[in-house]
Amino acid sequence: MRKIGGNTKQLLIETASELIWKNSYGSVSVDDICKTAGVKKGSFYHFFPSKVDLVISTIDMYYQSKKAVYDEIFSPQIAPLKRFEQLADYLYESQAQTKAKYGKVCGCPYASLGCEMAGQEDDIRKKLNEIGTYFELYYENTIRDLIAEGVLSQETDVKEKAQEISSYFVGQFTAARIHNDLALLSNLKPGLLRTLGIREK
Amino acid sequence: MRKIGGNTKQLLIETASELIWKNSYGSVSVDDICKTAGVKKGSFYHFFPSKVDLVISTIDMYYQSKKAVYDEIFSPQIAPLKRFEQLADYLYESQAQTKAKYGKVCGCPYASLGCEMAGQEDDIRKKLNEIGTYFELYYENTIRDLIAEGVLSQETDVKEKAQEISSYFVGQFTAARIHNDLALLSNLKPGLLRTLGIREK
DNA sequence: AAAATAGTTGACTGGTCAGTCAAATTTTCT
DNA sequence: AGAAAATTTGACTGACCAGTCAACTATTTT
Repeated sequence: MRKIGGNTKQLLIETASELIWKNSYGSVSVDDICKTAGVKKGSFYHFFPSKVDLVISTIDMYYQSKKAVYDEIFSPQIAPLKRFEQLADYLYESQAQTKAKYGKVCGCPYASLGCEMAGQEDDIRKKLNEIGTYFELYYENTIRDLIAEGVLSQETDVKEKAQEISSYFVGQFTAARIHNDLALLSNLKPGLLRTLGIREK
Repeated sequence: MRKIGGNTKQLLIETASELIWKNSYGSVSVDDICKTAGVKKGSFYHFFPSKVDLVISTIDMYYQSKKAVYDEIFSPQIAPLKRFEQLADYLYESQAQTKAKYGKVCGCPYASLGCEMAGQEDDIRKKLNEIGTYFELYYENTIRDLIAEGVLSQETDVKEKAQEISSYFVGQFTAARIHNDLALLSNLKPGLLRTLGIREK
């Protein structure tokens, strides 16, 4: 049974990402990951010094894939408000696809993992914090454009507002995961505008 | 070594509640709970058929204790907007005390547990959903009063708005847990008013 | 006081956990 | 081709996991 290229490491990252997102860090063992990926445990520990290291790699990989999407959604070519609307659409669509694929609403992997591990593994917590701030940069950038356009007040605290948007998504995604109900995400767009502080029509 | 009354069951519930809230379901073993409570494992299984059952009991107990607080905060004697303001103050204070006690921001135990277990233990997920709707009844009731007062529009979707408030708290608390930063909760009041759809002064 | 019930104890099970290791195999470099 | 490096394998470890059990003790009921 041959592997194409050196894809074992990548395969382990993807398998772990999927299993842990659907279930949880604590409920997925290294053996589970290896068995699902069709990789022997010795190989696992050839590539990763520990389970925690593997998880940190999955966080990085997930970030890289989302970064590409965000770069497109938040292109300066697009009107700032439109960027947020695109984001809301994308996030809903993304959850719908995940539900179709895995059979349940999985929510935000960062929030789920962060919530579970915040009290135990500070390295994971810090990593997630770091990546959280990277996403908030898109929001900050766009909020500044909205201020320049006069849509938002000059006094807006940009960083704080960006954090609020981030928290807004976390809350919606977490609720959707716990309720296992996609319908909870159907009003993401007006909710986002309200969080931004923009009057609904 | 005598125990006052039949408090072993209660002691196990309280110990589990604390350990799991600080850490996570997956990282706390039945042995951990027993050792911390100073109770033998045989006694544990005399009172609870399984670890999952114990956790469901902790959810119930936590709910009962919060229900008493909510009944007071949401007394119909108090002006509806004031009720929400009291709630925001209480929630912040509550997190501050927990941080002082446990050394870290612990967030919402329902959200953390729900997020972790949603993909694995449907009984826990359902229980948390059920209790979530009980809390939302307070919000619905108050939103109706706000509509009657003319503060909110007649067209407000009461149930939906109550869910949004619930999600708002979940988002804020989850972010605060992951960042381990109480400061993220310092603007709960204006955020809550904005979520309600009430103009900030 | 005897019987029934409730609570406690500690030793036990079989399975699973994260992680190790030395030997074998494959790939890459020279 | 041959040496060196990277990868794969499977058997192994010892700790820990949730849960069991029969014997023991304390409390309540009759």
